[in-house]
Amino acid sequence: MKAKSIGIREVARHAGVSTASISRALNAPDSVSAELRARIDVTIAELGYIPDAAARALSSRRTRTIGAIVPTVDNAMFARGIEALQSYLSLQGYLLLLATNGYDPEIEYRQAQNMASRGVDGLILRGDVHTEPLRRMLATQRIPFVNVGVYHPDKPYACVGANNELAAWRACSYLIELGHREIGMVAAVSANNDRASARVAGVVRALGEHGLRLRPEWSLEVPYHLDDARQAARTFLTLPERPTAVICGNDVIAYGVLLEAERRGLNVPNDLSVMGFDDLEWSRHLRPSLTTMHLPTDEVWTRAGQFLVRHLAGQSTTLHHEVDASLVVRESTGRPSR
Amino acid sequence: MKAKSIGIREVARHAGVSTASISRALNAPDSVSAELRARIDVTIAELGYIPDAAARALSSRRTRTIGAIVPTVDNAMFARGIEALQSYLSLQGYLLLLATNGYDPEIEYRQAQNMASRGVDGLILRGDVHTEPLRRMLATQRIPFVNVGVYHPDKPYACVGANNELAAWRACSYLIELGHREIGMVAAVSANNDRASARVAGVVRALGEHGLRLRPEWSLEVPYHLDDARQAARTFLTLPERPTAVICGNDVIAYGVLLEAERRGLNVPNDLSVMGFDDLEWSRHLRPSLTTMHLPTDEVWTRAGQFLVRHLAGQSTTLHHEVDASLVVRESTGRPSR
DNA sequence: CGTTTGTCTGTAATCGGTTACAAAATTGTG
DNA sequence: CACAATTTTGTAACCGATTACAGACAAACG
Repeated sequence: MKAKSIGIREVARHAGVSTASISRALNAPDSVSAELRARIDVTIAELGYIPDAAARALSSRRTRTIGAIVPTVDNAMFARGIEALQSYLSLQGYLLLLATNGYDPEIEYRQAQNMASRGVDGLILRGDVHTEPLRRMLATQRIPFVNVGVYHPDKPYACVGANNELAAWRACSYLIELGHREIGMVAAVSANNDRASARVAGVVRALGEHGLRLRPEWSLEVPYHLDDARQAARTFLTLPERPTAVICGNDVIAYGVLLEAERRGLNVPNDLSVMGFDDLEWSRHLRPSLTTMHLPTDEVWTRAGQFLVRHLAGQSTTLHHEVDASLVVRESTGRPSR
Repeated sequence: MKAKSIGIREVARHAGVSTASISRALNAPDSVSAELRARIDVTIAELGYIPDAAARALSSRRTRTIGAIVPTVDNAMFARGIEALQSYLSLQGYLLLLATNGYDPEIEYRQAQNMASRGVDGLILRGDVHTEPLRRMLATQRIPFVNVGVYHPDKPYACVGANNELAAWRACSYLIELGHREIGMVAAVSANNDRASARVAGVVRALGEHGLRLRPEWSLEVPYHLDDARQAARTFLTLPERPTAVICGNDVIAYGVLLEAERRGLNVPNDLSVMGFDDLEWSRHLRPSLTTMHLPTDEVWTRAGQFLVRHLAGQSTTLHHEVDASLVVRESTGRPSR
């Protein structure tokens, strides 16, 4: 208990300089003479001095910490994104404070409060900010933030992501071009998930432009799990009337549909075209390989980090960054046989 | 710039009490009269006061933050683990500081320093601590830590995980029981990865106990990616002499082997038995479904968090916690046809 | 009623850095 | 060489909480 870990004052005493010099040698090495800097470095190494970030944060009002609140990490897209973000931040000398909200805006708010309390320099949020209190808090605390995975150039806050509505529109348009008229959709759960609902909206719009509509019985929502997706696909594929193509809210769902289709002896794409979303690593390895919309996840999250880092460094940035979702045509889609 | 965000003194003034009372109302509500507490709560809500964690950390020497350093998040096992850990910590009022090291012990050390500087109350590390400086630093800074994913009851520091050597031994023994004599292994990259190397060791031991050995040409190492796994499987399966069974370092590799085997027209399990490791979500959905060693990832990581939380609360804990890896027999393994 | 005991509240030192400002050392100039 | 300009270093106030200690007050006791 009496260990009395060494602080900047001890280092200063040992090196025979002032605390200010130590601080400067650490934070702005150029502002200190080479000789002094060398002496200080040696002393620091000798004593194994590690500066206290809390004290530093308290007086400098900066933590070099970025917070991220995502729905879950147990989702290949978010896992990749977090990985990319973390690597980038680490390179820039920032540390990542991670929290999840399980798609619950209330929890998101609490997590954000917690992060604000921790003095994060910036915050990364999935999708659009939901609760009004969160928005207010962010404003009064003056915490810069980015919404990831959405693109709303008209909104006054930063975002980086693809236009999911447009991407889904493109995906659906492609199916229509192929000749499909009977198109179903197995979406991800859209409650509190703008990405999921935007994809549905895009599909509905594309259908509408061709005088088609999304039949209620061909429109489902399922959680991000293979089991659920298969379950849904099962009920879906046993309907008296089946669509000739189905758009899935993500690749996991698409895989579920693929598995069930095969199980019922349906040939994909001859009997049923299946379209995914996200282009996960294994999607091109499936048989049939999955036609899907590719999203540059790494880029999105790195950009988000970059925006904050640059913003914090006082550099100029663009508030809205759009990334392209690209259609990757593989084996799981084709012309309808009927 | 002149915003002057409100601190505990403003709250105290508004509520007409002292700062000490505010602090107490926040940290030990019972030590303050109900009437006072109510008044303070109202004032806090009115002003939207958020305590400054840095100041709090500085004076109390605690941050209620736990750090975790893992090789990568972009790996289903770690993603799950981090998810479980984060949920648990959040429930306990802790926040998770996350960093990755890309399997590099040097980076791990730097990340740990960074976390120590941030004053994490505890640290979670993947596998055994590698560099000596890290060990020393942890000791001098008195930072409690847990090694996750390994089980070494003889070591003086905390760990929670499965005995990977034993698990691999069991997996290999099962194949031998089935009648296999020619067994190959496609392991994960074992450099700086005790889990990967322990699995190889277990296989070698099981083989040795039956007078068998791991032929060098049947022993490969590949990164955690489907492409690499397939590439390795390709060279592996085109050898003049093929093993009758192959143990894979993880399910991703096993999937790669499965895909390549099918591509070459090999029937699994008749021509080749394939055994995975980890039991990922989709492993039971593959065709043939994958025989694998199931690891209770959620439990491992939650336990690790629990250990730290309890330890920090001064409660008693067990230093070493072993979880069981269980063999899940599915369709990808069978008796050798030869 | 005066003490004692116990509960609740307030004062102010403290945690370990940063940084404004002052002082000292160095360099440059006429 | 004296003096100004510039660079380097030092002093000490400050960031916003916590908490040891003391003081105020009420209830209980002899």
